Amino acid sequence: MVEIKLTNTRTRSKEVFQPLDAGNVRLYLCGPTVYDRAHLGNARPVVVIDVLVRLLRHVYGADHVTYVRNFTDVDDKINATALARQQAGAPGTLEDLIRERTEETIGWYHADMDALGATRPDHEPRATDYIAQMIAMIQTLIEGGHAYARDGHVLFRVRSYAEYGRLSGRSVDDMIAGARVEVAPFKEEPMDFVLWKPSDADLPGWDSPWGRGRPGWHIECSAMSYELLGDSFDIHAGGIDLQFPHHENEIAQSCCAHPQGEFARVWLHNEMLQVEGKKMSKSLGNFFTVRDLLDQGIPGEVVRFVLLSTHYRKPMDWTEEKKDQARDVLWEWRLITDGVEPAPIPDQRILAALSDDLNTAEAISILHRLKDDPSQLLTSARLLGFLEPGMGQWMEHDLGVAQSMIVSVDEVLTDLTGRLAGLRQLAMETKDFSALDELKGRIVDAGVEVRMSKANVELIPGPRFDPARLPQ
RNA sequence: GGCGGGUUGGCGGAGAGGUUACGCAGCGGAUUGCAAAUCCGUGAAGACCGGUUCGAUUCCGGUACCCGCCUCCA
Repeated sequence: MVEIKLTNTRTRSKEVFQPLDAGNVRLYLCGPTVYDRAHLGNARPVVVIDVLVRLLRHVYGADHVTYVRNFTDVDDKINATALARQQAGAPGTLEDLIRERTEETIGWYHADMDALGATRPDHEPRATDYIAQMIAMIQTLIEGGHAYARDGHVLFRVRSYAEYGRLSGRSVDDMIAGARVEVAPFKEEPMDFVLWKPSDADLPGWDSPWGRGRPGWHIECSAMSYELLGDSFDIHAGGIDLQFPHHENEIAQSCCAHPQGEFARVWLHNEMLQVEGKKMSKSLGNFFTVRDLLDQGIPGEVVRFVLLSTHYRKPMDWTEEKKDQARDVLWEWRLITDGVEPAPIPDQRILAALSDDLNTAEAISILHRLKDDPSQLLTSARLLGFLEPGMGQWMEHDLGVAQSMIVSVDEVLTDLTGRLAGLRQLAMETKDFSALDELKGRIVDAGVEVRMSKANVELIPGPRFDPARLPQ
């Protein structure tokens, strides 16, 4: 069996991965809060973990991996949107409007992640379907002395969990010392965090022992991972920015509520995506969604390639140049492998690279070296989610456009071919090639490859063919 | 202030204590009227300062700069 190594943030070291149950490898990825389109940064963990899931399925068997990714569909940003719609006269209860908004966003999310070739998880639990389980978990925490109710709020008592801060390497005392946040009156300690908070009539709420309210952030992941994966599971993943407080709080909640379990054994955190060296954020104005890129005509497969061309634990810069290079590479690979029968098993070096802490950049470099063996290239590339049959529409589309244009402008192309041949004949005699070069240059500028062999002249539209730019 | 990550050739980006990363671009050659495409070949690196070592870009310590988290955020 292939030995997989992963960098475990919890231990800060690269470890050999040993599943609790090789018959059912279980992993959980923190999914989106569904209030808006996913931005490119949201896509990075999804694509990285997709590769991990493909690897695990390859190694342990397709049916021996359980992949869970949640939808957090209770959140104040969602509430704000719904409330605004209601005030604008939208019919239905606030709950209806929230459901509408989250349904819509989940649909977008699916479409966008599908476009990146990310396999859907086995389970996509929604927080609002697990309110009862969250309430039960909170009650357990109160009974165990790990949480307390005050003024309709329930708070986690950070001092009750000695390990608090271990994942992120912080101490409660240091954090309190460095904190300048105002302390809510209902908190025993500044670092205590909300498990449950009250909802007034303008906010969605559920009945609970502490009155009508809604869950705080963090508890949904603890409740849903417990329900679907048990009190101990293999891998928990997400962006490094979730390490604190989200994952720290998850650990505290889960380990205190289910002390018999160890919660997640391996923690994987991907580094941030940057744009022009800065974190992508709305305030910096360098924010864009996956859909923005797709709408610009950038194929999802190309976005995927760029995301995987940098190791997941390093910051990654999104640039136009990388995007163009990725497109060219994928175009070439698709041409090479067109109609080729895939090899039975992927190249072992690809497997080795991915098994070494998901070194997708190394794996891509090995793919380059497989160009002489298209069959092997195809199978190996598919382990990373490239060259999948369903992901090639962009190229078929581009080729199709080119083809149809060729048909529609067939006369023009034929004419151009003839003119080129004639001009060349003339040029060969007069030794004046300027007219020929000028015409050829304009055809090349339109994205057409000009092949002038001794025997004939061929015009072959390439990936950037633009018939509108053809000379008349 | 606390915690964490980064700094590799023109650009992107990996591994490995000593041997070619790889891709793009460049350069030389074959081919071509010239190109394109293809093929062959090739130069170029590891922020800075120390330490360990026979030998470090690779390990250790420090410095500088960049980025992130500590507040909603992948």
